[in-house]
Amino acid sequence: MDYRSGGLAADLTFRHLIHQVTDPALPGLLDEGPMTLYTGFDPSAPSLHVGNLLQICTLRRFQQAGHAPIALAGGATGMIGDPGGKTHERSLLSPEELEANLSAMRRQLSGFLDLDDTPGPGRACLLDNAAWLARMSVVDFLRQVGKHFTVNQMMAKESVRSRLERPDQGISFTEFSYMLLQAYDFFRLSTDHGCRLQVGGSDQWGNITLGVELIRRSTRVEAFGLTTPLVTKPDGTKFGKTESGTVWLDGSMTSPYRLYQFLLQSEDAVVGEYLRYFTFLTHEEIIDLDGQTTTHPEHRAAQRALARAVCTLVHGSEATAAAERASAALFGSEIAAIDERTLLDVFQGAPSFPVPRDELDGSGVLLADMMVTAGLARSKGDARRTIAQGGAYVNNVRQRDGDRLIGIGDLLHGRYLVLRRGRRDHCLVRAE
RNA sequence: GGGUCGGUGUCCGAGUGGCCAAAGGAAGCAGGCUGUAAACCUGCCGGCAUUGCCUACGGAGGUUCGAAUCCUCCCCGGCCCA
Repeated sequence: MDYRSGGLAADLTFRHLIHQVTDPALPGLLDEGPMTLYTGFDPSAPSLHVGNLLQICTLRRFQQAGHAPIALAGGATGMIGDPGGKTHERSLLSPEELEANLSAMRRQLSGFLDLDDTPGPGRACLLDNAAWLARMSVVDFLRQVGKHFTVNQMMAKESVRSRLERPDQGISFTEFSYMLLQAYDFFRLSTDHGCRLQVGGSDQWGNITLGVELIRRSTRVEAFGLTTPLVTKPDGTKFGKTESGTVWLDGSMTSPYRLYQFLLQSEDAVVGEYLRYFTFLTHEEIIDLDGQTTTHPEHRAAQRALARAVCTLVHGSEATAAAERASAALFGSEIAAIDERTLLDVFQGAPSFPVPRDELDGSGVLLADMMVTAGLARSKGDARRTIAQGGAYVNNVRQRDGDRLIGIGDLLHGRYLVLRRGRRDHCLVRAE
C-alpha cells in the first residue's frame, strides 16, 4: 500500500491526525510492531454519525497497519455524560435500547473494521465497558481508582474547569466522576487485553492522561495517549451538524444522497483536511486534489472526491453512484426534460413523499401546505415567507404567488412534482 | 435547613406595571453576487388567519382596567453559611 510505505506514523502525520501525544516516542513505536489500542464510542444513539467518522477511520488506519484496535462502547459511561459535552442530563437507556444501539454499532463498525471477538495483530474488536463497570461496587471503585487521584488534579482538568467557571451551572458528582470511569476503562483494557494506547479527540486529552496515570501508578506499565484534532468548520462550529440535524451513518436515518450532498458542500478551506481525515486516498491523490482546489476551485474536484470516497466507504459504490446521478440531475438539467425512469432513479435516494391523487383534483392543494408536508418548511408561515422571498420552486420554476395552488396540471409525467426550497433542498411528490 | 442571586424566544442576553411577540448579538432561512464554496449586501426569523387572534418570558395561584415585570407558594440552578 503506497500511502503506508512510509509507515503509519508518517501517514498519521501527513493526515494531520496527531494533535497531542503523551510521549514523543509514541509515533516511532507504532512502526516497530503491533500495538493494542482503543477508542471509546457513545452508544446512546441508534446510529453512529459523521462526527464519529474521524475516530472510525483512524482505527481502520491502525488496523491496516497491523495493530489491534478496540472500539469500546460506553454502555455504562454513556449513561453518565462527559462533562465537556453540552448535554447536561442524559437519559438512562433501557437495556433493550442499549442492546439495539450496540448491535447497530457493531454492524456499522464492521463496514470499516474487520471485527473479531478479541483484539490481536491486525484484528479489531468491539467491547462494552458495561462488562466491567456495571458489576463494580462503589467500594472497589474507590479503592482501585479513586485513591490514585486527588480532587485537585481532577478539578484542574479543562472539562471540569470550564463548567466550574460558568456562574450559572455547576457539575454533578456523577459527571465529575466520568473521567475516573474512563481511566478505569483504559486500565482494564490494559490489564485484560494488553492495550497500551488510547486514541481520542482532543477534547479527550484530560481523560486520556488520567488513564495513563492510573495504569502507571497501579501496574507500573507504560501506556500512551494520542489525540486527533477537533474537526471543525472554519467558523468553529461542530462538524456533522446541519440545520436539519445530525448526519447519521445509518442510511435509513440519513440517506446516502444526503450524506453525499453534505460532503459535497464542504468548504474550500477545509476540504483538504477532510480528505486527509476521512478518506483512504493516497498522499499523491490528496496533494493533487489540493492543487485542483487552488487552481480550479469552481470544479470542486476535491469535494467530489471526498463525497464519493466517504459515501462509498459508508454505503457502498452502488448507493454512491445513485447519489451522484441524483446530484447531477437535480443541480443540472431542466427537471421537466427528464424522463420518468431517470426521474424516479434520481429520487431513489433523495427525499420524496406521496400525496393522494384526488387531493389534487378540483382546486388543488396550496403550495405552502405542500411544502410543509414535504418537510421543506417548518410552518405554513415559513412556507409563505419563503415563497414571498422567491425561494420556492415547482419543477424548477420559481413561484412567487403565496396562494399558488397545485393541481393535476402541474404533474410531470402525470404523476410527479419536484418541489425545491432555496438553492439545494429538493423533494419529489408522488401522486398516488 | 438558612441567606442570597438567578431561571426570558434555537443559543447568548436586555427588559422591572401598559408603547412587549419582547432591544441587541449569534445561529438559521431566503434573495443578490458566485462555484451546490467563502466573504459581502438585502430581507426574514413563535403559530394561525387578508386589519386580527392565539400561545409564550421556570410552574401554579393572586393583585390590577392591564404583568415577563408586583405578591404568595412550589420546582430548578449558582454562591455563601449551617
